[in-house]
Amino acid sequence: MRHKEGNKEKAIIEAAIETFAEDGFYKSKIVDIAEKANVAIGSIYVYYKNKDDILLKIFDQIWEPIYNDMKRIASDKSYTPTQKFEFMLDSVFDAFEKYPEKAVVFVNEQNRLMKERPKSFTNYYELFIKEGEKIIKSGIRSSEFKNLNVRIFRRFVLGGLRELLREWTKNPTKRSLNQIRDSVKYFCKTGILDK
Amino acid sequence: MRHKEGNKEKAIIEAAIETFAEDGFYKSKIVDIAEKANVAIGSIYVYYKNKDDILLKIFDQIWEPIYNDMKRIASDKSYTPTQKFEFMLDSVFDAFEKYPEKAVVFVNEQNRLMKERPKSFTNYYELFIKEGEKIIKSGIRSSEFKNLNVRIFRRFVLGGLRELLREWTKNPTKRSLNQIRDSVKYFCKTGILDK
DNA sequence: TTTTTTTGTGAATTGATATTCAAAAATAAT
DNA sequence: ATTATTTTTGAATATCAATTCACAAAAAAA
Repeated sequence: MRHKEGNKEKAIIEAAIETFAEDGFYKSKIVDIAEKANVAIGSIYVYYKNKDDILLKIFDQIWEPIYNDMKRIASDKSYTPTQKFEFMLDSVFDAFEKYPEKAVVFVNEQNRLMKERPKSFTNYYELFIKEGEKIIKSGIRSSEFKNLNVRIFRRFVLGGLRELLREWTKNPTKRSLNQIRDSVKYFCKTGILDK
Repeated sequence: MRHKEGNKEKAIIEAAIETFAEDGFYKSKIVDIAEKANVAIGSIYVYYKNKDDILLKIFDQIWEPIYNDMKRIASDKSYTPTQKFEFMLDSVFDAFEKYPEKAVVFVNEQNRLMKERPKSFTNYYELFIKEGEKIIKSGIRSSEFKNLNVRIFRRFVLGGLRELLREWTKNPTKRSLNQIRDSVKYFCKTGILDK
């Protein structure tokens, strides 16, 4: 039986991440992805059903590790809800810091894709959200947090995060991301009013 | 000289708002917009340069009235910074409450468009942002607000707002929007911690 | 070595849809 | 009524790019 020469599957998805980040999904051409990955156009269709399928696999790659982090954090009894909340933010920031192109794809493509293909979109994202909400609820139960509307709060925070990541990807340095991270934590915890 | 029969220009942009909201910009077909507006395909190209041009004009329509509101609010000396901040949020919420399809176009298309066509994107948005930042800065100067990073704060808040509007557009009732509005104001002012 | 199976290729096909433009229709001017 | 001007039309054109597939090359099996 013939062995695969090199790892074309990986080369393709990495080329796709770069290309989607650069040009956006709709303007990205399969030809360009093939060139960047050093494979023939046809090879792409050996490893992926179609262009959409590549994007869906990218989102699996984005959210699976973050969800795994979350599970670990959420189940650790030695953390307070506030600490868990901060670690949750850290796990998102850390993931995107390592691979800014994934952050670009996330901020630009996730919403459209979730709307267009709700069935096929990665489950790991939904699971991540669930764990996040659990953390907030436990903080409310223990009176560490205010009794705010959890769904509204988590959407607001994730939306804000996404927007900041979007800005960050234009100049993705470690320093600027840390500044964003600290500001978000501080603001979420204490709000805007000075008292 | 022949007079225009009816207002095709307006019919076209309104049909386009509906269509873009429903299908997203890339999947929207000029043919469908023409049908919805009850005009021939060719007429669209009489009033607009191309498909992109329609979208750009929609964003003018979205941000001009909001910016005008903002100017009025920002220059009114009888409001405190906190009041101005709340009125600023109200002006965004009110605008989209009146025309939810515009909210859909805003949440789905603005970022991509600003990235792809930064030169042609409506100036009113940038002006709106500037007025908003001025309000925050004046609150910091008067020690009513904490000394937070203004750019990070305004991105976070606008990102959060957009995400909540996105959710709201799935079921755009007055009641649910008011709930979001109150939650956002409360959260922005005082944060998550219960003390 | 020969055969079989798996993997890789890219020119050709297919489908889609934005845009054009020559002609027609509607109105105004003479 | 005739001509001139403006507005409208939609079939035809042009462009673009995703996907296919018949074939080739490489490796494994016989």
